[in-house]
Amino acid sequence: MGVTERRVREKEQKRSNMLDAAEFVLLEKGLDHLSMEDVAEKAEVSKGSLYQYFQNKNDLVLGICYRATHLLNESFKEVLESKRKGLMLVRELGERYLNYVKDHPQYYSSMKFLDNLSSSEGDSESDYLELCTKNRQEGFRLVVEAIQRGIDDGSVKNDFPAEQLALLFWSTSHGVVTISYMHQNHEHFKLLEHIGIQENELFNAYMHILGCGIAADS
Amino acid sequence: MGVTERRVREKEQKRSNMLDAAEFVLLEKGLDHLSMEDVAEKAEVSKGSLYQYFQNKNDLVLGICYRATHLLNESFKEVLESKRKGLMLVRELGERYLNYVKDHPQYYSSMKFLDNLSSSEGDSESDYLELCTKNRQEGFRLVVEAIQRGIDDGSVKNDFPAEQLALLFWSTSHGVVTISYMHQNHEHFKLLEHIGIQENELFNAYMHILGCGIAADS
DNA sequence: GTCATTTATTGACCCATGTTCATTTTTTGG
DNA sequence: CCAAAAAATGAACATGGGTCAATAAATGAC
Repeated sequence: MGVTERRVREKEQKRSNMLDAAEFVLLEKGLDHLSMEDVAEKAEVSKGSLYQYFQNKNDLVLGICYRATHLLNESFKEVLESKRKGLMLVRELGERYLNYVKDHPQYYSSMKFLDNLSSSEGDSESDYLELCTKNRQEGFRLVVEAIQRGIDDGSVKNDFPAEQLALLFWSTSHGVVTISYMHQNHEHFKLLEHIGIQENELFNAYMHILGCGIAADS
Repeated sequence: MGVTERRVREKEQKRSNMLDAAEFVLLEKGLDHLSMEDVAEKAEVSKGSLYQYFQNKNDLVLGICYRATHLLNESFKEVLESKRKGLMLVRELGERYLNYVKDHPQYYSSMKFLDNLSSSEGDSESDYLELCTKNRQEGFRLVVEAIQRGIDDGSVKNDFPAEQLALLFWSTSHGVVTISYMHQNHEHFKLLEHIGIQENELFNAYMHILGCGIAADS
């Protein structure tokens, strides 16, 4: 009989509801002030119930991070469906990343949380950890693919392996996006105003500089 | 009489001892597991005494961050004493930043802490906050100076204002350094191994790409 | 040297929050 | 309808940041 299947479905539904609640609280209060009690209240369940669906608070946040990385990857995959030049795809990936952070700051903060999970393994037991890592790798792979296509179609220079260029793009865009995030979400971050530069100008300058660096000599 | 002066000196000495202890614990246990009790024990004072010298835990960490930013700035200033071409200075700044993170991971983590201090102002009352921000601005100013000298001596192209290029260098190097930090401090970060690239290769590739982007056409 | 006053130190205590678990409630299959 | 299994609950516990009344130490006037 299909009871088991239904129970599994219901369980996933409840887990999803809890993640919705957690996302809401994360967006409202930020990562430092996200409490299990608040999440439980928002999800209209008891605090104890959360622990039937998530191993601990880390696991809950990584549950959000799993959604976060998945969504970003989906966005990246859309880009790769295009037939444009690889260099254009790379630019588009960067643009997507930037918009993603703007549209889903709570997702981005969950990804920062993942990044900050250091070697403390014993206490951050989480099933989602592996899934998040997998998604990250997949995301990186998509960047590699874009660059490889650029190398293949001649729009990206070929004096570095695609993976190295991808890593460079990955890390530098991470830096730029971090600045953008701080600009939007940190009250006291006034660097952009101080310089008198708009976010999109920053991004355009970044892509221009990077473009000069990785574009094939035409 | 000099009693007051001596007391001020002693007070600073004790504060410094506490910061030493905090640095030690930070290095040993990481930011998430840094507890006031551990710091107190290491400093051989009571927990209550810490609160006579620091307003709260944030303040203590920002105390470390103040040292951290100051040290980095001193390193940067050394670079700017050189008479080499601006573009070389920029590269040297990046190299210093990278080595700094390798040599002082606890300082870098305190700087990450500063970066993650969001809009929660009410609870993160800290005298050190302003000092850290000042140091940050000073550090950025030093980057601007290096780039400006590059523009002036013709080694850096002049189609962007020095501040914009500095911001780009600042943010992208931040990203690269973050990767390097994770590589060294996060057990499960295997990206570099996965790609088969050494840290210094990553940095060299970064400077090469960035160099291509910001160097003046020769 | 004594002592009142100021200053510094202490650790017991409070409280917020993550986590657990015995109990209760609900669901299931017969 | 009932016994067994599963799920939900919230009281209770553990940890760690922060407080404060009590204590100790230092100071300077006499």
